[in-house]
Amino acid sequence: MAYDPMPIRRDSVITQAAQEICRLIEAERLGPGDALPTETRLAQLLGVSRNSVREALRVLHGLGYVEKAAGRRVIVTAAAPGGKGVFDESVIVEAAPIANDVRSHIAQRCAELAAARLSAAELAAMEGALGSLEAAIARKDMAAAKTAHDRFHGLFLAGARNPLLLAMFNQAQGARLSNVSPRHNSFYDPRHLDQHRALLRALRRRDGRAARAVVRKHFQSLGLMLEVAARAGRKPQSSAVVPMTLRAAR
Amino acid sequence: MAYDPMPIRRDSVITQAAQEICRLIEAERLGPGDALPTETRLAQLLGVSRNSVREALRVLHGLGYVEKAAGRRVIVTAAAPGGKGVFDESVIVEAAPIANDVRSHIAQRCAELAAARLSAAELAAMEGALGSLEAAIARKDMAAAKTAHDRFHGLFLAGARNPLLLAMFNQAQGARLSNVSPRHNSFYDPRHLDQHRALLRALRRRDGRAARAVVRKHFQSLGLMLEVAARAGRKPQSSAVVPMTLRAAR
DNA sequence: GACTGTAGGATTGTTGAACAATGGCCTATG
DNA sequence: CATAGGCCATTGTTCAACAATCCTACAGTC
Repeated sequence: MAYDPMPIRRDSVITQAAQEICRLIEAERLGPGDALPTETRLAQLLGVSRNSVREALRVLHGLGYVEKAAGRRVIVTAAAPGGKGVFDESVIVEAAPIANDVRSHIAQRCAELAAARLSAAELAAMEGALGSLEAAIARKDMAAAKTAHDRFHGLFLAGARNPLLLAMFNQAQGARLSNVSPRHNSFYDPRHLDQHRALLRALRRRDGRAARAVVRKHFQSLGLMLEVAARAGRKPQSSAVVPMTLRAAR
Repeated sequence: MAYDPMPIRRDSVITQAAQEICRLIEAERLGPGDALPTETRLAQLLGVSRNSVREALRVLHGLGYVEKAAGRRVIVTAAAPGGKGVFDESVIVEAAPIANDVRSHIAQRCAELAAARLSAAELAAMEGALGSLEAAIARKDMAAAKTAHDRFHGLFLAGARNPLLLAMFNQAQGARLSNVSPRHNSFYDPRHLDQHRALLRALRRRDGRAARAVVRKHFQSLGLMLEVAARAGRKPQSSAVVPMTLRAAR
């Protein structure tokens, strides 16, 4: 069978509904304090089930666009995200350097906290993750490298024992509303690996200042790579998205 | 009827389920790459419907803790947020200064972008919001002041035309997973109001640098207030939460 | 007249079951 | 051995019903 020449990546109903509700907010000029249509009405408008509307609203709630309370209509808390599709490429490129700064800031604080709080077992686990990362790189197993890398980072951030910081970091990590997920795939950069090792050493010494410094440097070099990529005009992997259109009420 | 001496603030089923799943991740020592139990199984374990589990998973997805894909099990992406209940007070207090820095950073960038991109109509709307804010303060109408204040901030951030920055800002604004929502209620601080006016002036002049400077100062003073509050030991409003316990499989 | 409590409607919260869509694995087939 | 197809597990989506909650209006009481 011939390959589908245009493998349309259809966003899930919920994602589309969330974007559509954003557009509705903007189209109706709804601002902070204004109420959205009822869930039932939204379901009719978007032509999806009420459960899907609810999940979409939960996404928007997580993003901080709306406020929910039992028995009351859903309230808009922040201005609607602009007219150009909620999450298109230019938006991501523009936010990337800021996101990097934000991640750096949070990670630095996590470094201080983790230096004081990581248990011996967790440090050992990080050591192990670093080992598998090296091994994976040696045999050029990208998938394993990514897993090991994620595990190391996860242990590090979790070591701060602050889920709020973790959530903020994750949020800045990428737009999870949409299907595009820019991955820099920089696991095999040797400097990168050295920095990880330096971080682990500092954490073992319980030296928060040193750990913080390592993290700062790490994100500086990441930011540099980001700039280079942006200058080269290389865009993150794109996905063709089929827009959902508003349907008339039934 | 006598007042209920202990007005228990019961978190929604979904919120509890989300927390419970976090605890499960930690208890089972699940790390990046590991799969969660199936939705049906989770529903059995937590004693809630599968729809509720799905909404909970969507929250966790929004927070960046798990990854979802049709047909495949839900995958853990980040380490589980620590053992001390997912969102307790100390966590929030600890993250507050960082969150303030993060907000400041993002808002500064938004200031530059908004200075270039705000339309005359939007500037006029901001002017209007500022006017109603003053009026509300004058007649000490807290609710109206909050609405006007939110509207001003919303218009400002939306003026940057970058929903990603907006989402990151909102995320850092507070923990929306839990019911606690620290409000600083500093609308009526005169310095605060002056800063808002200065910001609007800078935006009108399309002076990105000046707008940025105003925003930086604004968040500096906010951070100071935060420190004072923390030193005074004043905690954000707390809510008694009834924990949900894991139930045996049926 | 001001306050209070109560009834009612509107809206969100939660559930259960059913079916569709997707992905992965295994097997038959060339 | 490669591969095409079929099965099964799992997530995606819908529907309909009922519970819980909030707001408002109205009546009653002091």
